[in-house]
Amino acid sequence: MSTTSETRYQPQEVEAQAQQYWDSKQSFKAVEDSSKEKFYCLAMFPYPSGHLHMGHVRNYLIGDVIARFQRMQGKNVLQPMGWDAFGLPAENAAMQRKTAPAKWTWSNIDYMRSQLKQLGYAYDWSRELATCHPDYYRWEQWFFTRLFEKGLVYKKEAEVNWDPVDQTVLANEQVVDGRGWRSGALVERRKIPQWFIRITAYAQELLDDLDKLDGWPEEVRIMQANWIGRSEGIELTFDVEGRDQLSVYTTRPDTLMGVTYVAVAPQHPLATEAAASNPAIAEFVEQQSHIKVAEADMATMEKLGMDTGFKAVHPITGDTVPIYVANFVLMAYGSGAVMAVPGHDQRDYEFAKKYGIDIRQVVKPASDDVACDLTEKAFTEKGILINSGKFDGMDFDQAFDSIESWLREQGKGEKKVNFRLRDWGVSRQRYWGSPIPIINCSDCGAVPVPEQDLPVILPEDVSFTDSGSPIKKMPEFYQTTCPKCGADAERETDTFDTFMESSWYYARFTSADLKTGMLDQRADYWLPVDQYIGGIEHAILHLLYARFFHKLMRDEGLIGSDEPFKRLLTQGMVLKDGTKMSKSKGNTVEPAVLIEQYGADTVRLFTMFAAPPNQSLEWSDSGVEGSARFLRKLWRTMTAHDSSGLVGLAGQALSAEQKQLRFKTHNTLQKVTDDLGRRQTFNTAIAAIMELVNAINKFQDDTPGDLTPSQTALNTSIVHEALEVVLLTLSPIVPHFCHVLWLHLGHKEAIIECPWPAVDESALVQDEMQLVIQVNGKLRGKLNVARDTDQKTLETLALADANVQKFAEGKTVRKIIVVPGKLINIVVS
RNA sequence: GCCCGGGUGGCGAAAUUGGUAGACGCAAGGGACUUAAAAUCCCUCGGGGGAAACUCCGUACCGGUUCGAUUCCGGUCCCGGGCACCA
Repeated sequence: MSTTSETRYQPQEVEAQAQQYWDSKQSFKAVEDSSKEKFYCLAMFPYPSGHLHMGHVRNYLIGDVIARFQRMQGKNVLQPMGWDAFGLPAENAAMQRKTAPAKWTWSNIDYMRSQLKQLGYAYDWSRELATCHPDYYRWEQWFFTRLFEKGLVYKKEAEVNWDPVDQTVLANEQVVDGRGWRSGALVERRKIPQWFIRITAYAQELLDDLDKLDGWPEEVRIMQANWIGRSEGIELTFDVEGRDQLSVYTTRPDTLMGVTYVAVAPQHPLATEAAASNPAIAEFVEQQSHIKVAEADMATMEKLGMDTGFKAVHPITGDTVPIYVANFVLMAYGSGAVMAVPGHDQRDYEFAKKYGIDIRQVVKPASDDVACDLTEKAFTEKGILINSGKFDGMDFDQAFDSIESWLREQGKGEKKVNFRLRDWGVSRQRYWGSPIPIINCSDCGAVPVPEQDLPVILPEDVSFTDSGSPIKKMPEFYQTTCPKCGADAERETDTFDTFMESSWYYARFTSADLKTGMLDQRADYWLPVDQYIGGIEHAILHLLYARFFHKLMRDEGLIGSDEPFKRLLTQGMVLKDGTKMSKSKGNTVEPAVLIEQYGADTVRLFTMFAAPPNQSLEWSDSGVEGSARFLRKLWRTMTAHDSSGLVGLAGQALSAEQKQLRFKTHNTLQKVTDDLGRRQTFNTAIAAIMELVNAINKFQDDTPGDLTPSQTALNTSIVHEALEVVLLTLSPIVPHFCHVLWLHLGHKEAIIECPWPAVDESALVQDEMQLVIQVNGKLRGKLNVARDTDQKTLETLALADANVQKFAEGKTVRKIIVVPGKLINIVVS
């Protein structure tokens, strides 16, 4: 089949045709097949907030291009989609619109699903899941009860932001400048009992296994390692006159002799006791309770403290030092108390200056050229001990060991590995989440809901107001009996942190229809995910929780692998006019409007072309126009091409121009293969294909009109080869466009079934090469020479260059550096 | 405050392992076609000097290493992400 008549590019028709074909063939349904290499490609599932935004479009495009590329590499590809459907926005929408969170969520899902379908993503929709469905969260509840039995979960008091007017717990996001975002009331920290999962029991493994993740960006691994924050130090005790001992942890025991005070958190028992008898301290502690529960707020506020009047006894000297209550000490971290060494810690230094506390130098620089002036600032580097009695003269390592063994012999301390990582608090005092499957019995305590009683279904027909979770006011929900003793008991009315759902959805996609368990053997066929894609904002929390959950599932015998995500691509934000697209800034772009105007393929092309995937993308309306122009132009070239009477290219004697086009074709193919596979720089792949299209058009424009039929057939065949490479390499990016044009080029088989083309190495052989000539590293000339020219000849030719002689005149040639295939640098002086 | 990124023409970007800075695209200017518009095609396009050949400067800023630095090292400034209850 062939044609010589051009047709106009009509994206709506083209996209309908391609999508109908894929639907009718169920092209993207993934079936486990042990004879094929699998590829599991996953982009972070969306929160169904209402409609897709460009960040979603970009995220899923990156995944789709990778999935389609891997399919062409012969892999058995799974690419699923689902909904991270529990969360705070549904509750806010429920209040604003007076609809139940469930109803709002499900209608958002319906709309967003239709948007995804318009964009032509190659999803296996048969595996779709939504985390708010009982079929999903029942297994999360079941898993939590398994962890309960293993002692990996526990309940303890932890602080939340409390809005005293609305009588609700607020998320950090809902606290603005220390006040509730609706009520405007000053928030209070309040302690309530909450469930925790022991992620700290896996801290070392989570840290160690980062080394295995060589498919992850280095910065994400570094961020996770710093977050886990392993340190080696000493835990030691200070006696307190007439009170319990204080335990503190330090990574700098070498500075122990420089301790001039001890500081405790405002929530520490000693602070509470001091406040009871001292109104000024009571007021200070009260003030500190209005700071929201966020580290950033703690760390940026002014460092304040007060002397409690209690004295701590230095474990070595026996001297007493004051105990301060200080707002920079975190109760949740370690013991809620720290030893302070103003001479060698900058924060302690500033605090000591402010409150007139002694500053004592006990470490001096190891060499004279390091500055150390304690009247200016603390000396925080490691050095040599002074003013430290028998430890004088020791370096850090010697002092660490000597002080550790001294303390250990006295029973006052020992070496300890510490992690910054804290256990994962999973209780939320909210409605729109999975109920925590625990029953509280006055006799038996916390009892997990037995498996046969799961799931604990969240009532969906509720009226939602701003005064807290409706299920906390529904006796029909929380009144029950104890599974152990049968007495009247109450369910937990807290729900899970939504990070719970997003920590294992990737695994559930492999067994999405399973009614009898969380996962089955299909999990080990597909897992781990080969390529995971999502925003860099998830670099720590989501990705760390998912890694942790994977190890928990492994230890439950559900899966065999250690890590969930083999390769990770962190996507940049979509910006317009230099800032993040958002409704409040009014700079959003509606995917639906764009698709209607240009078609999905133009949106796909521009989005992938405008920036590399890990960088932020600046949206540009005229850039979209340019992508549409490229597709129109290419459509014309393709439809004008006559693919009848093609001849084989093997063994043909080709002209220089013909060789050049074949070189460009196969050179482009080689580059695009590398860009899409190894480098994942889709923007440069598209640029290279554009160059090839330009070369094809130029080749055709330059072809003389008076050719013999056999010359014409040869030219047409070379162009045809190039056009096929263009369509095949472009097909993961603009799949509808390529689907229709591929048939137009005379193929019976759909392009979606075609393998990735192979590079013809013989087309890449060139006889000549261009070298750059430099004098002292500056470009002074160029040289066209045969590929096999030897170094001596190259040097001679370079020195003979007129411009080189001009710059070398009156100077001596010191050295000639030849970089094979690249340049010749002549060093003169 | 702490941890992690980023900064290159008018704009989005490219330069893959230290080797030709600005590929590809957008915008702009000039021209062709057209009664006109749209569409399309051709040319120019970092700054200074020069008729041109060519040359000097230029990758946030300051300094260093190197024959050679957008790339490596030290410091500074600005922008972005995260900081455990936004997802």
